[in-house]
Amino acid sequence: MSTAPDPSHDPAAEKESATEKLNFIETAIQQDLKAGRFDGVATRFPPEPNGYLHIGHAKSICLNFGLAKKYGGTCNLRFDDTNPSKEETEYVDSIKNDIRWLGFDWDNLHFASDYFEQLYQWAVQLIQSGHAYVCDLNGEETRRYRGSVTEPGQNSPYRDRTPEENLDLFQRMRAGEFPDGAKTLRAKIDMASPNLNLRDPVMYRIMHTPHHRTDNQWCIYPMYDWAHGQSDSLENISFSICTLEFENHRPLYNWFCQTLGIHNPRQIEFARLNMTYTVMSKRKLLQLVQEGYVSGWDDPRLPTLVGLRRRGYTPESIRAFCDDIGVAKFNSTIDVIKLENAVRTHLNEVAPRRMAVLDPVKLTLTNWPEGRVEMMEAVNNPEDPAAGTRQVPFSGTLYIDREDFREEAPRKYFRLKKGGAVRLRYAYIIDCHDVIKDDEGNVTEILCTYDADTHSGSGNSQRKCKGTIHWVSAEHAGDVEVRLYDRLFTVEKPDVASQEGSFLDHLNPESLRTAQAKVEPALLEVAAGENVQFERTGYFCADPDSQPSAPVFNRTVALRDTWGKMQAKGKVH
RNA sequence: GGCCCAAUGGUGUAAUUGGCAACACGAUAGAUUCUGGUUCUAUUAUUCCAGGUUCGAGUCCUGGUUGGGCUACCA
Repeated sequence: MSTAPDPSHDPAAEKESATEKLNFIETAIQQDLKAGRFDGVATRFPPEPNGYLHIGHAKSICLNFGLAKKYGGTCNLRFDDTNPSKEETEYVDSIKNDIRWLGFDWDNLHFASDYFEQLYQWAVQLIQSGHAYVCDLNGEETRRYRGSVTEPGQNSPYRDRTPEENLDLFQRMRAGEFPDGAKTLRAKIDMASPNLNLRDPVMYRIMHTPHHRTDNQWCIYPMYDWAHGQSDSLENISFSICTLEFENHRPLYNWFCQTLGIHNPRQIEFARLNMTYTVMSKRKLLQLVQEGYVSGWDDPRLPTLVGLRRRGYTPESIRAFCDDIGVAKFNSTIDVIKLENAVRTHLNEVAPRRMAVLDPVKLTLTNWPEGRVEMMEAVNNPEDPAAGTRQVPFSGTLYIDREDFREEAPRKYFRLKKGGAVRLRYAYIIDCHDVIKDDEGNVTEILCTYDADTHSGSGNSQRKCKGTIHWVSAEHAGDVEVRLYDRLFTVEKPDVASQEGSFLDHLNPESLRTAQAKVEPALLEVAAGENVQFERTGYFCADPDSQPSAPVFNRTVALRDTWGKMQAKGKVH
C-alpha cells in the first residue's frame, strides 16, 4: 500500500456501487419492469389462518414487504381462507400481530373469502365457455381416474356434460341440494398431461361447514389453485411469490388467468427456509404443542414468531437474519448459528449490561470492614456511551459463579483459583487464600482479601490480572428464576426421519433448565419483554411470567464462549 | 420406467448476464480488552461429473450423477 487511492476514483468502489447485488427474484422483476410487463411492483403475503407464523414465514414476509418497499410498490396481507374446516379467527389475529411486531404494515387487508362471489361468477364463465364441468366422481374415483406419475389419467364419465347442464348442477351445488362430497366442479384441461395439476383439477368441493367469516353463506368452497391466482389477479398483484412446491402449479395458475382473460401476475417460486436443530412444518409444530412437549405456541424453544419473541429475539435481528440468508431456489438448510449470531449482533448494540450469578457460591472478603457498603460505578453498555452508568452495591459478602472458581487450575484458567487473584468487575482485585467445604467436599465458601489500591478506575495501582469475573453483593442480591433454554433437538436435521424413528426421538432433554440466580438490584426492575445482557453469560429477556419486582428471565442466547470451546476440544481442563 | 426444478469453500448467498470466482457466517492462528464478550488482522476453492460451442464457460448446448417437488374434494 504505497498510496491511499482517492475513494471517488477507486475502481473497486465504483464497481461496488454500480453493481447492486440482486437475488434471482429482483433480477426477474427488473427485467419485467424494463420490458413493460407490469407498471410497478405489487406483492402480497398470503397466509392460511390455520396456525401460528414461524421464522420461515418471516423470510416470506421480509421478501414480499421488502420487495414492495424497495421498488416503491405495495404489499397486501391476504388471508387464504378457503378451507373452513381448518381456519379460525384466532389465527387471523395472531398473524396480524406477528407481522406488525416484525415491523411491517400492509397496504390493504384482504380475505380470499371476500372474493367468493366473484370466484363463483368466474366459475360460471368457465362453465359457459366449456372450460369447466360438474363431476359426480367421489374422492376415491377421482383419484383412480387421475392416473399416476407414470400413467395418464382417464376422462371422467361426466366430462362431456353440456354447459347448460353444468350450470344447472353448479347452481344447485351452491344452493345446497347435494351432500358433502357428492359433486365437484372441475376445470376441463387434459387428463393425459404429464403435469398432474393439469388433469382436470377440482375447483370447488361441497362442504356444509360454517366459515369463520362467511358463516353459512356458502356450502361450496374453492380450492387453492382456483382461489389463489384469481385473488392475486383481483388485487392487481404483479409478482406472486411463493415456495417451491407450487412450481408445478404455475401452468395451472396461468391457465386460469388466461382462460378467463384477466390480469395474469407472474408467479415466482423460492426455496422455503430450513434450519438446523429445529422443525418447521405446521404439522410437527402442532404436534409438539398438542402433545405437551413444549408449553404452547409461544414456548421460547419453538421457531414460531411468538416463541422467538418470548425467547428475546428482536424484530431487528430477525429481519437482519432474513436479509443475511438470501433467497434462491436451492433447497438449503441454514445453520441456526446464523440466527443466534443475528440476535447477538443486535443485542450487543442495545442490551444493557447487568451482573447476575446463575450458580452462586459465597465469597467472603476477610479484610473488608465490618458492615461497610460501597457503591461501584458500572457501565451500562460499552457499545453505547449514551446508556450511561449505574451504581452497584458492593460489600464483604458476595456471590460469584461456581464456574469462576477452582481450587486448582491450569495456567490458561484466568478466573479465581486458590492462591490466585482475579479482578471483580468494576470493583477490586482480590486474592484467594482459603476455601471452606462441606462434608462431601463441596466448596461452600471462598475466603479472599481485597486489594484496596485496585479500586476500579482509581489508577492507584499498577497491579493487573488476567481475569475479571462478575459478582453480586449478598445482602443486596435479588433472587430470580432463570430459564436456560437450549436447542429443542439434539441432531441437526430432526426432520430427516431416522428410518423408523420419529423426530420426537431427537428431542433434547436439556432444552430447558431452570436456575435460581442472585442478581444485582437493577435487574429486579426489568419489565417483561426487556432485553439485558448478563455480563460474561448471555443475553436474557424478562418473561411475561414476571411479577413486579420478581422477574423471570429467559436466556435468549449465550455469549460466544471461547473458553467453553477450548474445554470442549480438550485443549484445557 | 413420467413431468418440473436445482447443484459455486464447512454453511449460506454473489459474480456487471460469456471476461481475473466475491461477500457474510463458521473454523483456525494472533492482537486488543476491567465481559475468555466486542473490535481488529491473517489463513481457509481445480464452481457435481463427462463431452461440446467459443479466443475465453460458474454462466450457453448435450448426456449423466445427486438432491428436491408432483399421484388431497389441503394450502
